[in-house]
Amino acid sequence: MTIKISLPDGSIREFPSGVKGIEVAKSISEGLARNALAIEVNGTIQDLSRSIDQDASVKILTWNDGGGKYAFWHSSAHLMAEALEALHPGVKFGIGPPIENGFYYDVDLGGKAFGDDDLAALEAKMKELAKKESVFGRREVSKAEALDFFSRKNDPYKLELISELTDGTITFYEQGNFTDLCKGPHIPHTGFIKAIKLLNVAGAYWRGNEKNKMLTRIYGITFPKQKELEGYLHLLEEAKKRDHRKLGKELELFTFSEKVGMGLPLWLPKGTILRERLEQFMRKAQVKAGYDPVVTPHIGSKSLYVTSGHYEKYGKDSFQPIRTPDEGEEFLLKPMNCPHHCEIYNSKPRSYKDLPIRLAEFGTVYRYEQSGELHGLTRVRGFTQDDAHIFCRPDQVKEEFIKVIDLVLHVFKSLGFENYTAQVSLRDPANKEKYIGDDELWDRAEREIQEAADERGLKTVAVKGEAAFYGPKLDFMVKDALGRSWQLGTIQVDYQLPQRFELEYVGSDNQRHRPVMIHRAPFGSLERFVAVLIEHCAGNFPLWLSPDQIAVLPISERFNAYAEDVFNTLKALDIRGFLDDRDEKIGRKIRDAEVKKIPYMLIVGEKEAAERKVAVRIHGKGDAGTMPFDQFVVEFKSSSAAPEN
RNA sequence: GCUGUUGUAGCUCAGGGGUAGAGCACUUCCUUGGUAAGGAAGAGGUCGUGAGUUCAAUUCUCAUCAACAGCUCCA
Repeated sequence: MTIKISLPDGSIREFPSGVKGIEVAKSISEGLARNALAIEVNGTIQDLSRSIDQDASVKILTWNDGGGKYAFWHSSAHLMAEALEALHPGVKFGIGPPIENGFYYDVDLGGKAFGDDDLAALEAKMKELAKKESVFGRREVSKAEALDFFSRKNDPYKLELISELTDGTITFYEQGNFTDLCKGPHIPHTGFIKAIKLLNVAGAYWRGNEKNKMLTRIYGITFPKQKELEGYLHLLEEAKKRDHRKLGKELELFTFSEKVGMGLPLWLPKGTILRERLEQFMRKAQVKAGYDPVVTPHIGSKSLYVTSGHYEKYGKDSFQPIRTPDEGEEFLLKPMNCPHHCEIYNSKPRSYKDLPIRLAEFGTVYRYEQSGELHGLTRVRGFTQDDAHIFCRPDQVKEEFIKVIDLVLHVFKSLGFENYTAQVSLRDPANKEKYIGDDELWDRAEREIQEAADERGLKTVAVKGEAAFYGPKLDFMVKDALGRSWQLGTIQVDYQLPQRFELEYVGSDNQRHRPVMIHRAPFGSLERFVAVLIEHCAGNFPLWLSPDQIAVLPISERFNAYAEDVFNTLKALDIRGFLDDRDEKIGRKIRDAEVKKIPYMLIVGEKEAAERKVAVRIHGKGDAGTMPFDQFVVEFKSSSAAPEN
């Protein structure tokens, strides 16, 4: 009996039924078979050693396919486990999956610490075992057999996993002396793994639950060639150079002080310029979009948050209330601006004709983030949201939501953010007690968000369990230099707070109605946005944002007077920069300005002073020639304007 | 918050039971130089903080604080 196998190029080949993946690969080419790691059969990735007994469309997976990499790293995790068991007999295994860059394995070392020396020894053992070219063998086992195997091995984690599996679907994989519960797929043998680097050790809760025991997680990455590993490590080094914490220090944008407190950023003068430019850009965009700026205090009565529900939800693990000395009244540092804005809405009766009302505020909020979560400017305890709350009629929700999407996209586009993910953050249906409000309104809000996103042709990813406790969100996620994902912009539909704050408007029917709230922050927080912006442009800010736009560099002290004249003219035109009149050679001044990533350098000497010219040098590009100073000013002014709103 | 690692000059880092070192930055002097580091001299640290062991601690031990990596969390 023969079966028809169709290949990615559209061709169809016939094979005897039961043909193995590797044989299909060989029939295409020897080279492909040599590099083949796994095979995709009708969309399912499986081992090359498995037989195919029906017509199928297949794709041979190599290192160049995501699926091939995953099988490779998955097998690498098994190799690491084998090495670990050889070095540390009795170790218990949790899970060991492939991840975006490499793999990890969670293990229980019985309380033994695992340090750098252990890591190096493990890596060496892996290299040794890889050379044995141990074949990854797949075996179907009964549940009883699986339970028996791991109870004899005394591995409670595997037993827990097996107990949740259905009999008849359980498989073991074996290579060398190591056997693991695993559904595969795996690469043919360990010999493919030529380059190995174990990266770090960290704690990780069993099954991601902080009530469970913490296991030791060992991260590693492997490659088929040593050169690829070197390339990857080089890439990591380069990414570290873009880290906003490093650049923030080098470019003197912000700092932290132990005395002030952890997670409380101090914005230095240059960082403040950057931040204020962004604020100004947003203010203009918002005025144009019909927002009314408001200002509210940094603290609010505890009862405000009891009403909003935030106190019940977050009160325990927040900064504790401030008490007034005489009356003993309790106030909280505001963790968000919405309750204040609700009370602004409530300050007078509203008519349906007034809606939507859009209240915007750069509101600084304080949240007691867990100490281990603090991270540069991306996760801090005091930060400023470019917050606004839109109060609208139910029939206006979608239109308003779409307008906000447009605003967010405009902001992202103006700043060159193209690699974002639009995430529809829904509630977790399995944990409804985490949320307030009834199902009907939740369903409605979730539907409205998805529809608005679809209407704007936004590609979205829906993620359950990511909603706020009062409503679903549309979040704009952006990755940092090291590949970690952060939420920037967010738009949320909320039916709950208007109820809790008893917000009302009088409709055309002369009846009282409840408005809907849309929470939104295009930047999210200025702090996090600046952090991601720094990493995005590696500190080479667009001209309109750059804290220093121009450095004026006289060739020698003899031309300081002319340089000062040039500098003062720029200053009078609101162009930011500095005059470097130090007693240094021009090469040195240029180098220092380049290191500081100053976009433009104006070099002035005898020739320039005589003709009122400037020699222009552009950061990262070099000498751009000499031109009349007045001409430079005109051209600079037009290229340094903030994006149109 | 949890697990692990780290903490030495403004920055980047070396060192090590007998009260500390480099490069850059900084100060002064010399130099007046045309597109990425001119030369010389000088100043600067109770080695994160607190306890313990020791004749002696920056070095060893413990605690604490902070940073880093990951986990958990993120209104």
